[in-house]
Amino acid sequence: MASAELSSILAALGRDATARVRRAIRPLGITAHQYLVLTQLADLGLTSQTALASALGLDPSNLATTISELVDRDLVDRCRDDADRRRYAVTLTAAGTKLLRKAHTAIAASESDLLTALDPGQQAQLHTLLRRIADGAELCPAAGDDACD
Amino acid sequence: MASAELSSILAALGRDATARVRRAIRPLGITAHQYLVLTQLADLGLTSQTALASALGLDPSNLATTISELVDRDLVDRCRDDADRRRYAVTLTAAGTKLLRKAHTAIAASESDLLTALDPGQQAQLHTLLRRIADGAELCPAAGDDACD
DNA sequence: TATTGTTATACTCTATAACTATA
DNA sequence: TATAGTTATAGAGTATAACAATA
Repeated sequence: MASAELSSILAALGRDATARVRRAIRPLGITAHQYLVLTQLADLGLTSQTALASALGLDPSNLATTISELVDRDLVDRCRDDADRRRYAVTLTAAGTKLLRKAHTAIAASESDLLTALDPGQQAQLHTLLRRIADGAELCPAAGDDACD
Repeated sequence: MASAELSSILAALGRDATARVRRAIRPLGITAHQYLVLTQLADLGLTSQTALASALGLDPSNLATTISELVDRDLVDRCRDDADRRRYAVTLTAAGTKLLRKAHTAIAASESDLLTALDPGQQAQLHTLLRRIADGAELCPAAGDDACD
C-alpha cells in the first residue's frame, strides 16, 4: 500500500474493519449488515427504510432483506407510517437494544490492536477527520418522522 | 453514523470507497480486486502470491483466482520461482502498467468530492494517520524475492 | 512436517431491474 | 408521475476446507 490514493487506503482499511466486525459479532449470530442497521437505528431512533438506506449507503433492495431478517428475530419492529402509508416506521426492540450492546462491546474489544499504532490524541484526530468526510460525502442525515401504533 | 466505533466508520467509508473505485474502473473492464492486485504489484515489483495476499489482506485462495484472470488478460506475468519452485514470481506486464495508469487517473478524478470536506493540511494528516494504522495493523510489508526466467 | 499455491464450495455483499402500493 | 418498499437475480467479495507439489 506504498503509494496509493486515499480511496485505495480507505477501501483496504475498510475491508479489514469489516472483517474485524464480522469476526467479533459472529458469536452473536448477526451479519455485518444486520449490525450496521441496528447501530443506525439506535442513533436515529425511529426512521423510514429509505432514510436508513441512504444513511448507511446501502441499497434499499438489500436493506429490505436485512430488515426482514431482523424483524423475524424480533430485533427490530416495522410497521406502517400512518402519515404516509407507503412508508415503514422502523425501530429497535428491547431485544435489539440488548444485542446491540453486546455487539458494541465485542467490537470495541476487537479493535484495540487497530489503535495501538496511534496515541489517544491521534485517535481523536482520526475520528474527527473520518467523520467530516463521512458527513460531507454522501451520508445524508435524514430525518425520522413519527408514527407507529 | 452518529456515535460509532472506529471500526464502523472505517467499514462504512471503506464500502463507499470501494464502490467509488468500482465505478471509476468499470469502463476499464477490471474489478476492484484486480485493481488492488495491479496496484500492489506496481509497488512491490516482483513478489510471491503469498506476499501479495498478506499485503492486501486478501485470502490466498481468492488471490489465485484473481491472478489467473489477470494472467489470462496478459496484465500480469506469473512464472515459477527457480529458488523455491513452490512459489510463483508475479510481475506486471507492460499492458498491466498501462492499464493501471489509466485506473489511477480515473480514481483520482472520482475521489475529489470525497476530499472537499478537508483542507489540504487535513488531507495530508488523514493520509498519515490511515497509513500508520494500515502499516501497524496487519499489512505485512513482505519482501519480494528474485527469480523468473 | 511445513509451506506455496490451487480448486471447490458456501455464504455475504452489491447492484439492477421489474414490480406493488401509495401519494 | 413520483416515491416507499419488495422481490428476484446476477455478479463480486469473503471464508473454509481439502488437496498437490515442493521444501
